[in-house]
This record gives sequence, structure tokens and C-alpha cells, in this order.
Amino acid sequence: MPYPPEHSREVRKKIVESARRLFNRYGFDGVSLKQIMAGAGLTHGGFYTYFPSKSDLYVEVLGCFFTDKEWKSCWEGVEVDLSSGNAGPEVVRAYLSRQHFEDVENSCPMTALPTDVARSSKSTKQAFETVFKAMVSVLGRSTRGNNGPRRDHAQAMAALCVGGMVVARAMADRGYADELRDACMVVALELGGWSGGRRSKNGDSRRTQRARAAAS
Amino acid sequence: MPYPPEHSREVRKKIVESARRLFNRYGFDGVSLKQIMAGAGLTHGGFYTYFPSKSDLYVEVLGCFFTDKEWKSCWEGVEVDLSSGNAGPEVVRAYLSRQHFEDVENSCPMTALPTDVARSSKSTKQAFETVFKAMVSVLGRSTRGNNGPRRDHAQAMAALCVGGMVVARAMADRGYADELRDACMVVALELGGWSGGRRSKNGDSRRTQRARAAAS
DNA sequence: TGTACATCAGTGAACGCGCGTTCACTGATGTAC
DNA sequence: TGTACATCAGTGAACGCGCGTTCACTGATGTAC
Repeated sequence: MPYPPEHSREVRKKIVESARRLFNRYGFDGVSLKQIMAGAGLTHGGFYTYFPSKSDLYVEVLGCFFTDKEWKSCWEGVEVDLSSGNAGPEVVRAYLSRQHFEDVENSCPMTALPTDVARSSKSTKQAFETVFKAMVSVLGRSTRGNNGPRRDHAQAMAALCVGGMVVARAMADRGYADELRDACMVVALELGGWSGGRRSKNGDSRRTQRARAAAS
Repeated sequence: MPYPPEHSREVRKKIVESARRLFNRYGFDGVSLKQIMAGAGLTHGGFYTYFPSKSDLYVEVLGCFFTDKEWKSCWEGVEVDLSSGNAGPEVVRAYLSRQHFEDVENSCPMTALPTDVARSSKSTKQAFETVFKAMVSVLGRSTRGNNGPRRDHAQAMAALCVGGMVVARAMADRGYADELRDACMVVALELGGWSGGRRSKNGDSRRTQRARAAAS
């Protein structure tokens, strides 16, 4: 047996990671297998040892986010424990943070790829749906003490987080994108009943920043 | 002068219309100039008589929605007068309607193309931003009698409309997509202070449908 | 009304290019002795 | 410890294909007389 069994697993993971970064940045059609394999330190021919097709890799990439117990984001310093009952406001702030806005490569695929997915196969949509439902579930479980947010509020919050980021990324004016992101954050937190809570470092709303500046 | 002056204008418009339908359905990279020109009843070689490049056509397509005085949607029976001060709830209902969800070809480019735009040139983003701001403006102008919605509420409503549709289109389960669309509609109307209003035929919320079914 | 003509919108072959995928092969690996 | 070997991960040339773009040309058009 020429190679140890973990070798294959490691290389496969490298390919998925490379693909995730590239798909996030350039979309499904904007990335070639040559680029993906180069990102994993290999040449293009070896791809088919690991995946039956480019589309199959795509499905796998979509599934690898948000479904782990720990939220495995690379957003510096933002690590949310999804199993805690109070992850809701943390998730909203992290999702709509400047960090997440800027780090396209490591961003949530729901922010970077939703319209690509809408045009793709059923299995791709299935992977996307699982991720979205996971987000809704986390937001819905998080309560402010009483009965928690309504089901439609949890869904709308998730749509607002995703939609806010998607639209913000499509703006030409960075200042307006920031303002929009902030507006969505404020409203999403209101919907969850988390308006009074603390703000994370990178998720500061403009309002908070202004208030802080005025106080000093 | 071999051709009348309006000929050129008409053909150009045909190309833009064909491109709009195809881009909405398959995205920028998923459509060839051959397809676009065929959709306009021409062969591919003639394209460059009308546009300098595929990208330039893309920018033009993005701008042609939502910026007219009348909302020139082809959503059957839904025609909203944007100059009226009360277009807000109508826009929300039309945007998140089943009609808009299903009619991909004629849908708003913000629903079909936002992540493509996020990866595109500044001029493309500029066109997208103009369309989005027009939507925010319409929603913001619409008041319920008092001081109207807050600025951040108008922005969040627009993001919720766009985000709700984008995510709904990426779902595998049609039933869940409908539920999500409905949740976003209910919450967006709440944000605008328009919750008590009538529902348009195709924008019926599930809640309304259920209530109606129970009453009969 | 009929004919010759200049214009230029539209055609379609050709260009170079990069794609996803295939496959005969190479050469690094751990094993056997 | 050293050598021969079987395995198979990874290589890179080659495949057919369709893309955006170019360009020499065709032929439908309205005009002039």
C-alpha cells in the first residue's frame, strides 16, 4: 500500500478548501479546475481521482459551511458556538459584520453564491437549503427569555442577513454598502428582540459608533 | 439612407430584451452572444454593430429595470405606479409574489443577478446600486400617514424583499420557498407599518389563505 | 412607374483561446525479504 | 540495513467543444432621376 490512508483525505480536503475560496470569489463558471487544483498544489489531471465532476465538487463545497457544530468561519476572532441557546444575536452581528463583508474568500456561500445555486441542479439547491435551514434554526432557538421569536421572524432574519450581505456586495459605493449592512443589522436584531444587547467589536452599528463618538 | 432611423433603435431594444430574459435565467457567463442575438432574430456577427462588448450590454440590461416612472414589469396584472406616495406595500407584495418568483425571465435583475454583479466591474455595480436605491426610495416615500418608516427600515425592507426572493429561488423544496417568501412579506409589511392593509391577488400570505380557508 | 445605385445592417467563416474531461505514463511511496 | 518490487497518486499532452470577437462579404433598403 504505497500511500497511507489519511493521505487521500488530506488532499481531498485541500481541493475542497481551494475550491471554496475560488468559488466564493469568482463563482462556479468563473473558476477552472486548473485553478482549483493549482490552489491545492496539484495539476489539473489529478482532479478526477477525487471527484467525478466539477459539479460534484460544487455540491460538496456548499455543504461544508454552517452545518458543523462549531461555526467554522475564518472571520478573525469571530467564533460562535451554535449549540448555545443564545447564538442568535452573535450570528446576526457576525454575519453582517465588516469582517464577513470584506473576506469574500472565506465568506458564507449563501452570500457569495445564491444566484449561481438558483440556476443549478436540485442537489446543489438541496445543499444550500440545508445550510439556510441551519441558520434559521439557530436564530429561532435563540430566545430573549420568553417564547422566542416567531417562526416567520427567524426566517425573515435569516433572509435579511443573507440579503443584506448580497446586496451590500453588489454596491459600487462602499459607504452606502456599510450603511445598508448596518441598517439590516439593526433591524434584524430588533426582529429577534435583541436590540438592547452588547455589540461585538466588528459588528458595531453606525448608531453605536455615533453615540460612542458623541459621548467622548 | 437605406434604413429608417427608428430601425436601429428597435433592433437595439430587441437585443436588450433578449439579453435581459437570458441573463435573468442563465447568468452572465451562462449565456452566449449567439443565443442573445438568436433571441432577437439575428445572427451573432451583427452584435458589434450595436454594442462594443458583452459587458456593455450587461450594464445596459441592469439599468433597464425599476428606474422608469411606471414599473415596467411583465408580472401579469401587477403594474405599480411608483410616483404615487403609497406604492410601498404594493411593491413589497409584488416583489415577493408568486408571480415574480416564477417568472424568472422577466424578474427583477436584483433577484436574478446580484452575485454576478458583485463579481463584476464598477459600472455594473453602479447600475445595480441605482436600481436598489430607487427601490429604497419608493419604500421610504410610502408612509402610513405619520412620519413614514425610518431610513434604515426602508433599506432593510428592500434588502428583505431582494434577499427573500434570492434565497427562495435557491431552495430545493418549493413549499419551503413559498413559506419563506410569505414570512418575508409579512415581516416587510410590518416594518413599513402596512400590516393591516389588503392583500393583492397573487401576493396572498399563507396566513391570509389559511384564515380564508377556515372561514369558508 | 421603373431602373440604377450607394448605403450599411446583417451574415457567417475564421481567429485564438481556455474550458471540462480523458488517458497513457511517470515516479514517489511503503512493503517484503 | 539494503534492494527489488507492486501500487497508485499525480502528471501533462491531447480530445472536442463553444466562447467572444473580427472582418470580408452579401443583399435588402430607400433615394435619385
